[in-house]
Parts: sequence; C-alpha cells; structure tokens
Amino acid sequence: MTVYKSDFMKTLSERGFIYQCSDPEALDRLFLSETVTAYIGFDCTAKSLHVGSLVQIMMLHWMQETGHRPIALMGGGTTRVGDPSGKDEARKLLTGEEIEANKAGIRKVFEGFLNFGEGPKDVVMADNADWLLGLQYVDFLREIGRHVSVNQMLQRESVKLRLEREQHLSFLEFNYMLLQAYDFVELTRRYGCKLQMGGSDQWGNILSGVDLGRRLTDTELFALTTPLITTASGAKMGKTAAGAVWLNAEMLAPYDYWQFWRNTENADVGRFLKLFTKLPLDEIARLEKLEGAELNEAKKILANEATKQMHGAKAAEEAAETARKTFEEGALAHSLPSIEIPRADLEAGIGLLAAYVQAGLCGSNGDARRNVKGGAVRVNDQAVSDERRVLTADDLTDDGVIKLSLGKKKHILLRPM
RNA sequence: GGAGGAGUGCCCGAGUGGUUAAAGGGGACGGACUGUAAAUCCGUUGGCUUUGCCUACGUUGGUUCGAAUCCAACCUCCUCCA
Repeated sequence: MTVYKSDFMKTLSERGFIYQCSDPEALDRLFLSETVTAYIGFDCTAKSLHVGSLVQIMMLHWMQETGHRPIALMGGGTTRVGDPSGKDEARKLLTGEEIEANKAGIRKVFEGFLNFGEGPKDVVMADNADWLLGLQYVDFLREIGRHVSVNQMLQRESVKLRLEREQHLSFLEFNYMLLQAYDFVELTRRYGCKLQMGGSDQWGNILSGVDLGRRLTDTELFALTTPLITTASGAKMGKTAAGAVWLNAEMLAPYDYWQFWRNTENADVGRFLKLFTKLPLDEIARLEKLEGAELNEAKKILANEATKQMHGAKAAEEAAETARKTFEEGALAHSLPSIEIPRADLEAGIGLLAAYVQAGLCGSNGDARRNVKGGAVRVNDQAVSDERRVLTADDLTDDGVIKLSLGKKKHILLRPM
C-alpha cells in the first residue's frame, strides 16, 4: 500500500476508502500543496439517498475535515436523461418537478453533517442541470465532441464487453459518459475542481472526465474510486427488514436505521466502523478485536455513531434506549415506531390481520395470515395463533398502546387517537 | 426497409391443449439454533369476505367442453442483413 503524506489521502487509505486512483503520488502531492476542490455526483432518482451513497458522503466529510473543499453535485440534468448503465430496461422518465423534489430531499441528508456556505472550505452544492439543459447539440459536438476519441471510448471495458457479446448498446448510453465528463470540465472551470470521486462502477465515466479536462482546460485532473461495499457474506449492502436503508428520517425511522447497523455481520464490524464513523482508528482497532458476544458492544457503538451522524445525538440515544428495552429487557419501549389509529376504530374492534397490514408489517391479509400460521405474530408479546383475533380497547397496555410484533425484530406500536 | 427470435410470478427460468396459482433456482420473509451476527436446518412466498371465490403467463380478440400452451392483429425488446 502506498504511504501517503497528506492528511486526506492518509485518512482515506487507512480507513479503506480507496479502490482505484489515477495517480496516487501526484494526488497526494496536490493535497499537500493546496486546498483541493473535489466533487462527487449524486443521482436524483429518489427522494432520499440510501446507505449505498454513504461511503461517498463520508469522503466529502473527510475532505472538509482535512481542510479541503468538497462539491456535492446533484444530477439534476443527467437524471433527466437517466443513467442506463447496469440497467436492462430504461428507467421511467422523471418530470422536472419530481427531480426538484428529490433534490430537496437529498440536500437534507447532506446538511446533517456537512457545512454548506460560501466560505472557502464550505461544501458547494451544484447541479448539473445548470449547464447541461442549455447545451446546444452542435455547439456541444464542436467543443467537446472533437476532443473525444471514439477509439478510446471503444476501449472501455463496459463497451468492449457489450460489443464482444454482440449486445445492444444504444447511442444514449454511449453518450452518458460524455455528459458526465463534461460535468467535470464545467466544475473545473467554475470552481477549480481537480478531483472526481465515486463508486468503483463510475471509474470509466470519471476517467473520461479526466481525459477531457486535460484537453480542454489544460489541467491535471484526478480520479479516485471507492470499493463496492458488500457484506462479508457477499450480499449487496443496504437491505433491512423495512426495505432499502434510506438516509432521510421520513423514509426510514432513526430506530430502524440504528437497527440496520446493529445487525451488522461480525466480519464487517471493523471495516464498517472505519468507513461509516468518525471514530479514531486506535479506538476502532480496539473494538474490532472483541470476540464472541462482546463484539455486540462494538456493533452498538457502530449503530450509535452512524445514527448520530445521520439523525443527531438525541435520535441516536433514543434508538439505542428503545432497542435496549425491547431486546434486553423485553419491555415495551415507548419510542418504538408507532402508527396512529382512530380511537373509534379500536372501540369497534380491529381485525388482527387488518391491523398488521395497516401497520405496514404485512403486505396483505394473506401475508399476515401466513405469518400467523408461521408463528411470527405477537400482540403485546403474547403469541397469537388465531387469525380471527380482534383487537379492542381491552388490548391496550398500561401505556395506552398496543404492541404488534412480527418476528423477533420488527415491532410497531398502535396508538389510539 | 428486409429476415429471424423473444416477452411467464420480486428476479432468473421450466412449461407447447386439461388435477398449473404454474417445476427448479435465487432473493425475501418467518421458525429452530445462537449473541438482535454468520453458517446450517425447516417452513412460507398472487389477492379476497378462504373448506370457496377472484385475478394472473406482453395487449386485444378468436378457436375449443377446456388455452400460459393453438390462430390473428397489435405493442415492446433483441439479433442479423441493408
């Protein structure tokens, strides 16, 4: 492994962020000699980013932390086209309003742990819609197209693969890398940006930008990618009981976020602590040495730290406390995720199956029915085997709620209103 | 523009007239075992007012007692030729 001298590269390298880099030594020198501006692009296809993007966000954080200037680039323009890579069918086209709404949601995530503003080290939020939407085709071809070598584009691994297999490659897909390359140039001109970072799947696209920038701006640009983060057992990261692990609290409750980290596989604890928390490395080294049941303590710390970063210290403490009560004492914790139901409905009696569907624990009555048969359903910690069971006001606990559980980990409180 | 091929459940994929809600695998969920881990084993995996009914094999129509399976038109995708 290369020994880096700059704080930023050293940190990234020690924490396991670096997968590929176009010129590690030169980049290291650059970080030593000046305040570097670097960017990472984010798609605006959903209202929130999910944990998959967290690695990238953490890199922005470390840039800021080590005294450099990160740019978070919203793909307001490229999302309108839709990145076809890795897709076997075209994404449905999003409207301008949808994209704007998504952008706002995503921005909220960043505000949690990056400082935005006008200062020299504040994070810049840019949007490629600002320059891409106004492009004129012929102008673009004359300015950019003449510098782009089709020969080189054909050399790209992703392209070669498609050609060799005689698989269809649309012109749109072929162009996507140009737009992304052009982003890099535009950011170099506007902000003096010299580095683009991203996931390893972006390596080719990023390199296109490096090449193009060198030609157009006569500046040495750099590329750096992170490894694809999978769990130790090989699964793609980011699934939980509740579905995708979204970063926005509206899409995934802090408690569920905490649980996601708490359920990390043993073999991943050290690696995740390095990537997803800001804890010092010696502390992490100590934690990852823990064995057996003791490792659970490290997982809790991971969950606490990760949740704190995303949702704040208060939410993290609550989540931890809720989990402790729920799992270690088996008691009813008041801050479990809850849904409200009209008091009148409860007095009339709510069918068990309907309640589970309403709480979002089951997808349909049939699903709920199957779970009852499978012994997964408990009400107020009492196993229920009768699918015709009706919930009434009598089921309210002393705390005035009804606790619905599905399996050992999923719990929802029904709160009459 | 011409010729050929394909469209099946969350995904992959079998099925070429009848016990097919549709083999098999993956994924997901649940149970057992554990440490809220992994691995392993077991179960579930269209909907509903569930001993029954409804909806489903690209879309629409047709043949038939009966169609995912046969026919026609259309839509979408792919490959090759130009």
